[in-house]
Formats: sequence, C-alpha cells, structure tokens
Amino acid sequence: MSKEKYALVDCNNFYVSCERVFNPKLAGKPVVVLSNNDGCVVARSNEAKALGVSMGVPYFKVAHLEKEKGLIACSSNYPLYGEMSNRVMTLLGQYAPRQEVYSIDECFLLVGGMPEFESTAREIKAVVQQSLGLPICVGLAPTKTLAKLCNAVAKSTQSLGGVFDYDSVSEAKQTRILRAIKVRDVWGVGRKLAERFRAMGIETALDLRESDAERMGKEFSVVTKRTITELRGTPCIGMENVGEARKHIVSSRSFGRAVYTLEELEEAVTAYATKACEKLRRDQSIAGEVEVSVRTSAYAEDGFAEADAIVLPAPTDDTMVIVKHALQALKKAYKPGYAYQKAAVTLSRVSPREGRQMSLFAATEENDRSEKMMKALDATNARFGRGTIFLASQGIDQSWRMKAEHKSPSYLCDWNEIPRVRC
DNA sequence: TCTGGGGTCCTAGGACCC
DNA sequence: TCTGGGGTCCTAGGACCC
Repeated sequence: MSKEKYALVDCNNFYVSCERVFNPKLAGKPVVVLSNNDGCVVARSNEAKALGVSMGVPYFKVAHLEKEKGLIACSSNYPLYGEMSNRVMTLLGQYAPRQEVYSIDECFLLVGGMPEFESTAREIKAVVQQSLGLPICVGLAPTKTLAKLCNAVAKSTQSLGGVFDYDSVSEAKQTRILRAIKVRDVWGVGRKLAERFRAMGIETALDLRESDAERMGKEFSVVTKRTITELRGTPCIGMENVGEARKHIVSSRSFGRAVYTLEELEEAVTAYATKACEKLRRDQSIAGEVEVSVRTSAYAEDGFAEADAIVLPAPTDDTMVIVKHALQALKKAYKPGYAYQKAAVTLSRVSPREGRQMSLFAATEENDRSEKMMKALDATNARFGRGTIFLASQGIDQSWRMKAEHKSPSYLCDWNEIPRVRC
C-alpha cells in the first residue's frame, strides 16, 4: 500500500491576482480588494501587506494610505473570481485522480503513489501562471493539516519557489518548522482554542503535536484530537466527496444605507430568497424550511436583531412559494422604528430533489406547472443575464442595494464588459 | 460617515419512547 | 405520589473555515 499524500494548492492573494490579470497596471503596487459595501479588506497584495494593512480591517481605517502610499482599492467582483476559480480548478483537477475543491481559491489533490510529485507541482505552477496569469503555491504532506502548513511555508519562503514537500526534509528540520509556527496558524485552531491552548503553555504547532492527544481529546473535542494526530503525520481527515449538495443555503447582504420600512425589507428579502432558490435548484435540492433574519448594525448601541423560521407546507424549490413564506416570516420578525442594516434568508431542511415527498394536497398538475415555470425562469436568466425575469415584489429601484464604488467590469461574465484590445 | 458573506461540524440538552 | 435506565432524534449554539 502506498503512503497517503496530499497536495494543497492555493492561489496567492486570489482576488487581487484576478484583478491584476485584467488590469496589468496593478502589478507591483499595493492593492486591496474590499468586501461587499466596500466594508472591509478581504484580500491584499504583498505590497499592501508590507504597508501593514491587515486582513479584515474596515476600509475607512486604512483609506488614508491611498494618498500617502498609493494604495489602490478594488470593490469585489465575485462573478469574475468565480469564473477564474472554475478555470483554475478544472486545470488542477487534471493532475490527480481525486480533487477536493475546498474554497474559491484552494483545493486538495490526492497524490499518494505518484512519485516525484514535487516536480509535477512545479510544472503545475508554471502552467497556471502561463495560461491563467495566476500565481499559486503548493504544499505536500502525508496529511491535510500538514499540507496546509507546508503551503504556508512555501508561500513565505522565497527560496522554495512556491512548492514545499514535508517529506523532502529531515525529521529534525520538520520539528524546527513546526516550532516556528504559532498554534493559532494551525488548520482547525481558531481564536478561542488558541487562547485556551496558550493558557496551558501550548504556543506553537510543535507544542500541540507533542501534547497528549487522548487527554486533549477529552478536554476539548474529537476535532482537536484529529488535529494532533494529523500533525504527527497520521491522516484522519480524508477527501470530501465532491459535488455534494449543501445542507443550508444562505443569501444575505448588508444594505448600502439604513433601511426603515417593511416595504423596502420586503424587496430585499424577495431578492435574497430568489437568489437562494437559484442556488437550491442548481444543487438539484429542495428545502423544507425558510428563515428570515433582520438586524441593525452590529455596532449600534441600541441594536435589534430578530429571526423567524417557517416550515414549508411541503419541501419545494419553487421561488414563488418560498418567497411567499419568506415574506410571512419577515412580517413576524419586523419591528418598526429601527435602522436596519442587513437581512438574510436561509433555506434549511434541504434534501435531494429526487424522490421528494409530494404534498398530499397539491395536485400533481400544479407541481408540474411550477416545475416548468422554474425551468423557464432559470433558462431565461442564464441566457439573458441574472435578473432578466424577477418577482415584482423585489422592487425595481432597489435604492437599498450595496455600494461598490471601485468595481472592475465583469470581464468574463457579461458580453458588454468583455475586455477590448487595441492594436 | 464608513465594520462581508457563506458555509461546515460538533456538542449539549431536551423531548420522547420503551 | 412514589420510582429507573437507556436509547434515539432533533435543535440551538458555538467554534471553525475561507
């Protein structure tokens, strides 16, 4: 039996790198990409990191660097990043028998039994750079947890050329590497756990590896025990099945300005529920419950947050049915007199569309009609652009929509915004 | 003035059953 | 009214991830 081996491939500063592909003027400059509403920094170029811009910082706190240091901010352009992600993932998937797309910018490849994968990884890196213009790094190790750490090592150590294989160095060297990594930077260790670990004198990845796995498992949870085992080189987190349907689907957005009236919240909830239903149908799933939540700013002194969930009469993927119940839930959650800043629609009790339980009371004819209607809706919106057909209750003006003041064009997703080349 | 969005997994505790 | 133990299922909430 060949030894297990995982590769973690991660695109460097992914959103910034995507912007740079289409706007070469951004090369070599400090660039950040902002979250929706131009709220926080969610991606930074190396030059921006060097200026001390930290991840997740509210943009207004670093906006002064625009003038002082030439910092450039881009609003996020998720359709563009999504399309670039599809392309890079498709390419990477060709290099291994199994791939797990872990997030928009990283995937695991199962490369056990493939000799000399380190040189293959260097080849992959060159191909992705050449064909898509995206820089990547690769970490190789016998477990996913170590592969994540090795990826970080590859990223931070220039001389490695973007690829690091844990097995290529001596045990002594491995130990030195783990000693240099803070426990907080280990996959699966968040802020809370790191605090509790520190109180026990566990400061580094090495300290965690050397701790008593059994005892830690009892004191914390099986998750911690698994992390420790993985740090020791024994895999216990396998590849996830790809393409499995999500169990919860959320659509939520902060508004571009404070919203007070039920009517405006109804528009937003209709739009969010519509979007959640599109995702639901794309997964070939149906939902049994819809929840609506609304809240004022999390930083408001006199804040308010409320949610209400409604179990649907029968599980469905019908936008009109789900919107209707979402609006009922909203009415129960809404209280007048607050400055609302955000609304969310969550679909749960999600199950596969195949073999669904039809409502006893709904005539099959009605089910048929709804199915045809939803198919036509999705097909039209896919062909002519999202939002070609929509429910009137989502409003036309939508003045509550979010801000995006520095957005790049939808180069890959809209014929009207395709890049032009002059010669 | 200005602080994102979308997921997963695990655990504890309550309801219910025999 | 008193009295037992054990199992399952579901949900809410916490912690984590990118």
